Amino acid sequence: MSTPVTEPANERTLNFIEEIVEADLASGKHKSIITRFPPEPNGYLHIGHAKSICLNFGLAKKYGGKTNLRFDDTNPVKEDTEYVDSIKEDVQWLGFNWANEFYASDYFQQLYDWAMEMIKKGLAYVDDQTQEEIRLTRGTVMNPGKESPYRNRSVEENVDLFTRMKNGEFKDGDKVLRAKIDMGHTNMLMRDPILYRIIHTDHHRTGSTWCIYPMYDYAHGQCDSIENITHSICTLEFDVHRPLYDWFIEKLEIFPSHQYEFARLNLTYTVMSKRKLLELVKNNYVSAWDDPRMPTICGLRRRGYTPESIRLFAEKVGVAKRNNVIDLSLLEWCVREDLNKRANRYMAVLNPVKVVITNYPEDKVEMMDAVNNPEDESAGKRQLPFSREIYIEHDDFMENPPKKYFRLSPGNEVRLKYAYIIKCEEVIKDEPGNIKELRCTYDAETRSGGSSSRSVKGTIHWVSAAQAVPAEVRLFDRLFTEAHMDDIPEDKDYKDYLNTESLQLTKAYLEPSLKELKAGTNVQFERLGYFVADKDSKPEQLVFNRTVTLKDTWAKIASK
RNA sequence: UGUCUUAUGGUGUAAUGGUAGCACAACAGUCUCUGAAUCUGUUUGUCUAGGUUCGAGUCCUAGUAAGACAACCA
Repeated sequence: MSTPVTEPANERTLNFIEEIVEADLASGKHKSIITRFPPEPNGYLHIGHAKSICLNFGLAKKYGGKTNLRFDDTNPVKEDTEYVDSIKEDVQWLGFNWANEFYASDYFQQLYDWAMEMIKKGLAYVDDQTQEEIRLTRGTVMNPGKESPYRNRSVEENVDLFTRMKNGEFKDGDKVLRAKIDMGHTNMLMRDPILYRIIHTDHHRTGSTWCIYPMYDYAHGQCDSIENITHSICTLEFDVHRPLYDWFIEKLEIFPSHQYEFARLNLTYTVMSKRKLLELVKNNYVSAWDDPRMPTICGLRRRGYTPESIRLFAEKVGVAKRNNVIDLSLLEWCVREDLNKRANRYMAVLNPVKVVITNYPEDKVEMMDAVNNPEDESAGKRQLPFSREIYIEHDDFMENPPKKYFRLSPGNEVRLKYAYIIKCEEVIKDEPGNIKELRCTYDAETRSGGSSSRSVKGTIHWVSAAQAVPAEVRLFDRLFTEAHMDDIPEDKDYKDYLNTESLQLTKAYLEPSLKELKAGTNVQFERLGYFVADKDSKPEQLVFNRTVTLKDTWAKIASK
């Protein structure tokens, strides 16, 4: 269903992770590579995850390796099957196939056995302190922590206690298993990190089998190791976790997976925090996870973004370790770039003004040839009805035009795309002075495709009034009105900056051939932008979402 | 005030001791029956101060700035 994206012609430069991989392959450190995409199933994937997906899967694809999809489901309180399903759907939609579908919970028994091994090696202990006590005795980034009074329990006692933890003899919070490292370590994560906590909550996959659950740090590296992940790629904020990641692997003497960090994606006008996105959904600030304003993969999909455009975007933003904020215009460029080659052109009028062509016969209807896609000849042609009364875009007429206005104005001529050149002879207004109708004449010699050599500066789109199909469109804009979350003042609620108006439906008139368009089909409304037929669209009520506008240089000229 | 990470045009990203390049944005021009796209061109950059070197964006030292870390989240 998806054609290959416009891959960059020459790929001379490698990102730093590709360089590492090439070096590892060249030195024989690894014969082939295995990567993994490890989402926690506690929310929907967004454009930031797309970058990670493209990196992990793209890397394996490029170097002939494979990629696992692994759900990091170590916290039953936050996770749900709903999210598992959506994540799988989104990864596939983006165009990637995983070698294996794994779950951290698949490894609970192995992780437990390893924990026992750690205890027996004297590297882990059961701590009875309360959460509060543990927090207080951890110290601060500036000051070392204090050792737990339970730190030096005997191996036998620890084995007994941990076994009983597993058997459900204790309540949530009564005890935890901790690694015995160094309470004075400059890295807070090395100050006897918690390995297991007691949670008497059913897990979406393991049910009530377990009441102790491993923490991220104890689980992640080992899961990578079990799967022989050669390059474990995560975002920058995990770099302080790497010493711990390595510590477990070293102490357990298991496959040495290695973690590499890259900068996560930030986009202007966009919120990328899963927590905040969840809040937007739960509080109904947006209609759902796939609200077309959402930066989620499913939101972008409903908005008409293509997998190719998102992959192209991931390619363009690059991979580095520097914190970044990408301009939304780059994403929009990627969408236009892709859609420009594949979306058929149609005519639609969003804000109509009626035009009566006074010298055109009353009952005549001509069928005009229209090219579906000038970028793609195989897209073919269609026929458009033309008649005496048409609608044109309100913006395409100005009573008192500025100097460089090329479109319709009194006494001026303009080309109706695929039809005739018309001249505005008269403006008819209602009582308050609003333009009601334009009376024009047409030049019968100038029919599109004919022999006339006359040319005018402006070309506008139109639909025949009698045959026009009414529809509704959503003219989405960006999710936030400010350039970035960071630009929203501290004392303001970010929800006040949400674009809510753009969700509203606007009436439109479409050319008749759009009547049967299937939901999810990308089209370009001539001169208006790229649109997509929404999933709610029905033959009796057509609904379109605007994917992205065409670059509107006229608006810039006009605003000068 | 600790540890770690980072610092190249407006925004991203290359240059691995040897001509600072590419993309987006911006601007100008060219085409065009889409003021789009295409095509051409222009503007704008190595955080600071020292040092090593024939030569430093790159290596060293110091400073500055930004980010991360003190959940029984991931």
